[in-house]
Amino acid sequence: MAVTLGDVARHAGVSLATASRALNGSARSVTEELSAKVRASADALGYLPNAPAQALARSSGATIGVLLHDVADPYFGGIARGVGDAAARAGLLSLVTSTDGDPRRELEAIRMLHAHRVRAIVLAGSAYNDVSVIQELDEALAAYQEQGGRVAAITDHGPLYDTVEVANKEGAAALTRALLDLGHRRFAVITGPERMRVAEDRLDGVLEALDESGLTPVEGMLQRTEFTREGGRAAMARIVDVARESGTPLPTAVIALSDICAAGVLAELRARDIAVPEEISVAGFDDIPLATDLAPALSTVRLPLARMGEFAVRLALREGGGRDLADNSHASAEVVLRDSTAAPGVY
Amino acid sequence: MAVTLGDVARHAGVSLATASRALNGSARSVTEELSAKVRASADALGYLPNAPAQALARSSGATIGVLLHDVADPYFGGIARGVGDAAARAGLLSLVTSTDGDPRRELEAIRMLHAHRVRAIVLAGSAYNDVSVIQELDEALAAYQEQGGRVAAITDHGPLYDTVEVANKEGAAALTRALLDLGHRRFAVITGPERMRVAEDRLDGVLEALDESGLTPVEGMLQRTEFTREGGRAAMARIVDVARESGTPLPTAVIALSDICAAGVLAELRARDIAVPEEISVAGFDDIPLATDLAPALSTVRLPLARMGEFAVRLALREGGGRDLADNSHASAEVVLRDSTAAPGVY
DNA sequence: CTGAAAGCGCTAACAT
DNA sequence: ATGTTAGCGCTTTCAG
Repeated sequence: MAVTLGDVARHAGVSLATASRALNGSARSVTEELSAKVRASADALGYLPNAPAQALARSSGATIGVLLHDVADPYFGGIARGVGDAAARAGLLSLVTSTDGDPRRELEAIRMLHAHRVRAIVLAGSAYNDVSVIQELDEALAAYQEQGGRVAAITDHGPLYDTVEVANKEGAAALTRALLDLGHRRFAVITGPERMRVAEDRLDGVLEALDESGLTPVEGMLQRTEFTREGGRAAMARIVDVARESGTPLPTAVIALSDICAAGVLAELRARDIAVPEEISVAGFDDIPLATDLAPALSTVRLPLARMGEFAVRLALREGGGRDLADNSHASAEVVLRDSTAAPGVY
Repeated sequence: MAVTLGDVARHAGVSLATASRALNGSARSVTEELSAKVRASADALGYLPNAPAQALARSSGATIGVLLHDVADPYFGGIARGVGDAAARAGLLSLVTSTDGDPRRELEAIRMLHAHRVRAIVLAGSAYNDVSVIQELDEALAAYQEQGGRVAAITDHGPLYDTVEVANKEGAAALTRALLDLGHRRFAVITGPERMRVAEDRLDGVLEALDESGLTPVEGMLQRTEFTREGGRAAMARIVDVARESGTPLPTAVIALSDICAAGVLAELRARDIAVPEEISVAGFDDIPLATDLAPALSTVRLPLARMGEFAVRLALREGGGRDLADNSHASAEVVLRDSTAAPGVY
């Protein structure tokens, strides 16, 4: 049915091997003359290589896999875009799997990607802090690597993988200091679930910066939740409720360690008629595309999402595979102050 | 290196064929006893099927491809998520390609997906109105279909494909009528590029509804631009400038036929200190996740993005492949009025 | 530089 | 019900 390399070879009057070399072979060992003839036959017949067959023969596919929580989430969407672009540049297609951060599904996804013999796997989700979970994932990835697979991680997933180091902690600390400089002293912070390393890293940055100024978040002013809009909303509600019940004054600044969460925070504050930034300053993290369009424009920490994805692919595809730590890419995090933050009490 | 089916068969003391049937075969023709033995051996050895080999042997891969403009765009991200979920449910992985709406790249992507022998291709981007472009794409897809590939389109891409029909026109008309009902009479509309069918469909809906009320947009009050934030911003700027230069009053309602555009519109209006909805009402289209968090909360038309992606996969994977028109899915569009729209002149 | 032939790992007739 | 065996389309030694 389909046109095969054999058809092309016959049409061009050359052997299968020559046709293969002319079209897809890496080694330059075909006369330009024959090569041209083959190429001509190829598109005269509308030849399209059979990728699975190539993958089988070379025992390495022309795809790269991406593991992430949710493509529809702007953070991951940005990364997926970068991975896809870099993959395309390398002539590869990208296989993306949304796991909702469920380790079981991640494990399953890794196995599938492995089965598909993807050239590399990009770990875009957060690493976990739960040892038993890590172990299973590491084992699956180790099996994959043993068979020649490359894996690159975005944010630290341990020393076994090439990693695009993201300045999560530093960024969070810088953001916190910016708020401190504005004069804030009463903070609330909303972070992700304890099991997510990224969330903990960011939190560490905040706490460290706070500590430098001799501050510690009061009981109830540190909330953990999923990195979702709804999670952020609920966390903000809890913060207000806790403050009111205990008769404590509201914090003057709340740091949500994800822009999506921050969107929820803003929504909750609006619903409660608490003015931002007049009564409470709000900051997020990631600088997703619409951060600047929120009400008010969200102060946040900018991460080069697409670039991170591209870096990861570059790391994974790099020749040799020598994994010197020095080769790890580094993604910077830049504080972007917009309208959702202001000095406390100026109004 | 890798554990193969042969290894499993040997370990279990059965033939290759039996092992194959026990593990991946569809036909129930293996004793439960042997089958169990094979499965035991399989995971004792850590067997993972070689997907490319399976694809080659069955001449059909375990992947489905998605063609879209940009995964990082919330509209497409939502669709990609739906496609990925539905694919996963069918045991497939999804290959996503961002083409930025460039026909050349789409063509290239189709060829690659075809080469990878994906089980189905989901056309998530808009169809084009340019015949010469359509033809090339249709040819590439026809070649793919001839070799057993299935294709499903989201929004109308012609009668050659299964399609998830999206109520773009109807939704746009309904939205317009809602604005009309609010009392608006001076409209501006920002749509996408002429070459995109989706943009034209939505525009048709608006114009039709306007026409029902005896209205037609004045010169300059109909702007075409890319469906991007920046495009929306620039278009809004032009609208204001045109109005001022010609001494015409500003429109009281502007309809941006994409939420992303609408975000840009809101930004421009804010920059010019034009109050929304007091001076101008603004509405978008799609209801992307953050639409409700814009300033002010954006009135729009809700599309079930993820569902659309799922439908497309279901259509494409459906047995038989009989493409009665009656089988096409239909995605409804629901008007959602939020704070960015109000009756004109009430302030 | 080119061709012949042996697989890559699996499925699917075709026997038995 | 299970085993044998011939491919699937391509890459890649190995000869020539």
